[in-house]
Amino acid sequence: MAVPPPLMTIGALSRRTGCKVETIRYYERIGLLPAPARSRGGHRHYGEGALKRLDFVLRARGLGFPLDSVRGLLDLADGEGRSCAQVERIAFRHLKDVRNKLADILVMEKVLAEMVAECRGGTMPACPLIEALFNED
Amino acid sequence: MAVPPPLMTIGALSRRTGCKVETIRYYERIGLLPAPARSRGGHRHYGEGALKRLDFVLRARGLGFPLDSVRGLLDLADGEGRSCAQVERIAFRHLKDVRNKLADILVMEKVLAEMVAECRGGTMPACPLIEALFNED
DNA sequence: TATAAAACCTGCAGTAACTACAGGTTCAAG
DNA sequence: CTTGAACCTGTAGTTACTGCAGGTTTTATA
Repeated sequence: MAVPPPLMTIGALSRRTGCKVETIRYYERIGLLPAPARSRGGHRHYGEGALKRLDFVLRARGLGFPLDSVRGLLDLADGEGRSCAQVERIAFRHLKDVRNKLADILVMEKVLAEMVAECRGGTMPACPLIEALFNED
Repeated sequence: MAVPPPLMTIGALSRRTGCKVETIRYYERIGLLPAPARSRGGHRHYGEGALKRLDFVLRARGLGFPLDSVRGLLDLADGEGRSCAQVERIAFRHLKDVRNKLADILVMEKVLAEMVAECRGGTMPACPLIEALFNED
């Protein structure tokens, strides 16, 4: 007979994943994580499966997937049909968003760096950074 | 005698700045923009000064400054003391944030691009992207 | 001048993805 | 058996808007 799998409290799961307790409860509330077993007193108890699922969520979030996409990914992962094409659609969509944001941020970085550099040498009467923000183009 | 400066409705200001009417009202509510003059009936009327100030806010936002920093920048711009050093502090702080975000997004882009590429060639039984999210490291 | 449509008004609810209480219960150790 | 840490639920706050309902004002046309 197999030894029953060890159960974790929410605090233990939190420590093992690096995900805050409140966030775990939040993910449960919005349906990303299934409701776990409870102790007689009502405390949550998790098995290793829950840890795997939460890790999945955290990795996807780490890649910037919005929660809605994470939900979609999880559904596809759960589903029997191997829908690699659908997974790719979600991921590619997100990749495009990431690339757009990347382009925006690159511009910001360049402009800001220039402004700060100009500010540093400042012997002007007025702050060149403020002026730049005030003057049209 | 000078011709009285032309006044704009909130709609006109919106069209001239590209900022939504609701957002203008929101900026007023949170104290970024001063309360403008009103018509007898209560409609807002703006002068050219309001347009300059809103443009400033929009440029700063376009560079990713959070509203709180925009507020700080505006205060410094309004103040008599030329506090270029304080402006630089705010801007440099933000520049560091931008660079951090940039680094994060670069990583995301790389990893996502690899995953999607692997997915595309997929003749595997299971989706490699899903597997990557499931498997530790 | 009358009317109708467009623009405006206030106040509040909703968005994403958490985070942080408050006020109460349960668990584990000594 | 007591204490303190960890847990519970429910609600409100965060950022920066956006959108709506329900009502008023302005403006253009007839």
